[in-house]
Amino acid sequence: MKKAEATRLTILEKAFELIYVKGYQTTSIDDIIATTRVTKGAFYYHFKNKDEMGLAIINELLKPTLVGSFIGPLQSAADPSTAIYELMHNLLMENEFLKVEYGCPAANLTHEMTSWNADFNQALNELTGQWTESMTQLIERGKLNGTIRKDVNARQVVMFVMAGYWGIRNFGKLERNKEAYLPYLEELKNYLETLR
Amino acid sequence: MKKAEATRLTILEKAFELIYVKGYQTTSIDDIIATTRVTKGAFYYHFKNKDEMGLAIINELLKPTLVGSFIGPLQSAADPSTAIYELMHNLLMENEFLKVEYGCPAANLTHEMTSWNADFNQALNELTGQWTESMTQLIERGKLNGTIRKDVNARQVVMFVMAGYWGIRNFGKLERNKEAYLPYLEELKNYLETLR
DNA sequence: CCAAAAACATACTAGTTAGTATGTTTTTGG
DNA sequence: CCAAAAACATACTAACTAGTATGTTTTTGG
Repeated sequence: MKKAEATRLTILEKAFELIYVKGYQTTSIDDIIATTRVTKGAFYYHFKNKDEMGLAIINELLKPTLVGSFIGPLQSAADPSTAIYELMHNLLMENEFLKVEYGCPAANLTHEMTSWNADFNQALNELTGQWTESMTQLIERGKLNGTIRKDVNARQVVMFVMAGYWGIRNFGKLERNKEAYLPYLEELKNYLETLR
Repeated sequence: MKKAEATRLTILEKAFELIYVKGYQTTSIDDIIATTRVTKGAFYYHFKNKDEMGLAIINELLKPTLVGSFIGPLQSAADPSTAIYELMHNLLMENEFLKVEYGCPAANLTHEMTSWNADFNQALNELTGQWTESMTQLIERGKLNGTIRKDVNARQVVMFVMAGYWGIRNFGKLERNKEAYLPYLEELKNYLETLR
């Protein structure tokens, strides 16, 4: 049972790439089997239907990536202002997996799927919930170790910062150029400094 | 040539509602003619194809709304911190046209259309460009009248604020509840106060 | 090694899509 | 009032969609 797992993974990875670029609805099963060179029989052997594959992409590809790239860098950090800025800088400017013209995969799926597919909504909510959680804990730690003011409301800050991240991805899509990220990052730095 | 214009406008308005709720790609021409009770012949008399209709929605419906609801409140304002907060509060909490579960129409279209349709991209870019412009001017005025610090970078602030607005709409979609907006708005207020 | 299960392959279907061809009705200007 | 243009109506098409029916091949455990 090794080759079969590889086939399944190929489908998930290639389908994810297509969906990241084209969107979920406009990526057809025929698109997926054409680029994976896996037949329709194989596809439907591994997935009951398209939505089950979509959920598998979120749970099996996006979640681990989220933990690695979005949450990991926050867990060991002691200085929240610096850690959050550097995380955002890395995600926006350096991460070679996330392309400016295609935005943030989780945000794309949220925009497209939410409000008509409850399962996707829940899976995506868990995704952002984990990120929120880890960033909130970081700020609370900062309040304890003196790097963040005691009167700062962690939940507010996290919502504010995460909203900014998702929104600036939208600008990147529009302008198709990472330059759009720079003024945002500069002001994010200014804002984060006010929390000290 | 009065009735014909009414037909055209009906198509645009009903199509916009459908697209706002369901998305552009998943709103079919057949959906549109069914809800408008306009026949396909009439539809294609008024619009060369679906994309031409989509662009007409942006240019003839979204742009005027943008000027009225997003730009108007900024033009007469003297105190940028207050004006921007109140604009956002109004857009998020009070505007009865924008529904929390469906997000921001312009952001939705940006997410969906950009990166595969250059015409939509340009139209949407113009839309956000106008908003950016008016908010930048407001901040510059604030720097002159003493309500904003001289060392504030207007462009940075505008990108930061607008990114936040678009991003928090995403949270609203996920949680389907305006409560998600409240911590964001509180922190926005805090942030805007630091610009004084 | 060999049967049974797992994994994959091919050909199809029924429904939906944007768009067109070809009409008929309604409006308008002289 | 009446022809011509504008506005609309109906019936169709070709391409695409997710999904299925029915196979064949490959792998695996005893």
